[in-house]
Amino acid sequence: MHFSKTSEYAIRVLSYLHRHPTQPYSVAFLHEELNLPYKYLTKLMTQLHKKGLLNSIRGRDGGFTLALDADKIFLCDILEAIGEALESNRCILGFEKCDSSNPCALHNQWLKPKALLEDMLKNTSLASLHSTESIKF
Amino acid sequence: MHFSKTSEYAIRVLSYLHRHPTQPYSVAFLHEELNLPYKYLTKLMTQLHKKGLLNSIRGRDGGFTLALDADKIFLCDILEAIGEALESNRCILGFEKCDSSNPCALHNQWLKPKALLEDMLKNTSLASLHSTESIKF
DNA sequence: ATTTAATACTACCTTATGGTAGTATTAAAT
DNA sequence: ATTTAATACTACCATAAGGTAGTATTAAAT
Ligand code: SF4
Ligand code: SF4
Repeated sequence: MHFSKTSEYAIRVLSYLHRHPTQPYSVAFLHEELNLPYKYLTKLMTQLHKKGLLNSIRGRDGGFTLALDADKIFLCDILEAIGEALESNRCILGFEKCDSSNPCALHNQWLKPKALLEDMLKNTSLASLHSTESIKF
Repeated sequence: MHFSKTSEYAIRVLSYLHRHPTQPYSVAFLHEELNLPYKYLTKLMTQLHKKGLLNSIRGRDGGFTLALDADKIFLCDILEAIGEALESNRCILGFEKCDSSNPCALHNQWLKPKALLEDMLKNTSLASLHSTESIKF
C-alpha cells in the first residue's frame, strides 16, 4: 500500500509551481529546489505537459507553468495524467470476475477505507494543498 | 495505490488453508485450486513457514497447515511476514524529515483514510475473512 | 531398499519502474 | 548571426518485483 515515486514527484512539483503560478520554472531549478532527479523530472514534466496539466515554454528563459487553475486540478487528475488512475472496480485480491451480490469479507472491510481514499483523491485540489502555507517543498 | 501481487497471493492461500485447518495441502494442489504460479507459490509458502505462519510437512503426503489460530492471524501479520509492513510514519510525499507540528495539507487529508486502512489491516483476521462462506477461492 | 511425492534451495529469466546519457530543437539575448 | 539556456526526443542502464528451471532433501508407502 503506497504511492509510486512518480506520483510523489508529480504532486510535489505541481504543488511547488502553484506557489508562483505565473512565473515559469525550469527543470534545472526545480531539480535543485525539490531535490528530484533532473532527467527523470524532465520526462515527467513533458508528460504532464502532454496531458494538459502544464504549459511549456521552450527556449531560453523558458520553463513550465500550471495550465489550469490550481483549484481545478485534483490529486486524481495528477494520478491519471501519469497513468496511475485508481481502478475502482478492481478486486483487491486480484480476481478477474466476482459475483458482487455475494462479496467476500475482505471486500466489505475494504469498502470504507477505499471510499475515504477516493474521496481524498477526488476532492483534494492543488490549491487546497497549499492552504496551510507550510514551507516544505 | 494497490496491494502487491505477493500480498494478494498470501491472503488468498492462507484464507484457503483456513477452510480445512487440520489437513495439509501441497503447493501443487493449491496451485491448481487457486490458479497461482506453482514455483512462485513454493517460494512464498517457504517464506511464510519461516516467519512462523505455516507448519510445513516435508516428504510424501506433506504440505502446509496454518501454524496459528485463524482468528489470531491478522492481515497486518501477513503483510509483515512478506516484508510489506505498513510504515505508518513514512511521509506520503517521500520526505525524510518533516516538522509534524506544521504538517502540509496533504498530510491532513491522508489522516483519515490511513487510519481506516490501518484499522482494516490490524483488525481483519483470517477467520473473519471467511465468515460469509463465499466460495471464491 | 526403492519408489514416490512432497518441501527446500540455488540460480537464473522477465517485466515494470525508476533513472541516466547524449543529442536535437527552440527561442531569447547579445 | 551567434551564443546561450531552455524543452523534447531517443536510447540505454539499474533496481526491484514477479516468475521459472533444475536439483537436493525429506519421509511415507510399498
Ligand atoms: S468481493 Fe472479494 S473476490 Fe469479489 S471483488 Fe471484492 S475482494 Fe474481490
Ligand atoms: S506533513 Fe506533509 S511533508 Fe510532512 S510527513 Fe506528512 S505528508 Fe509528508
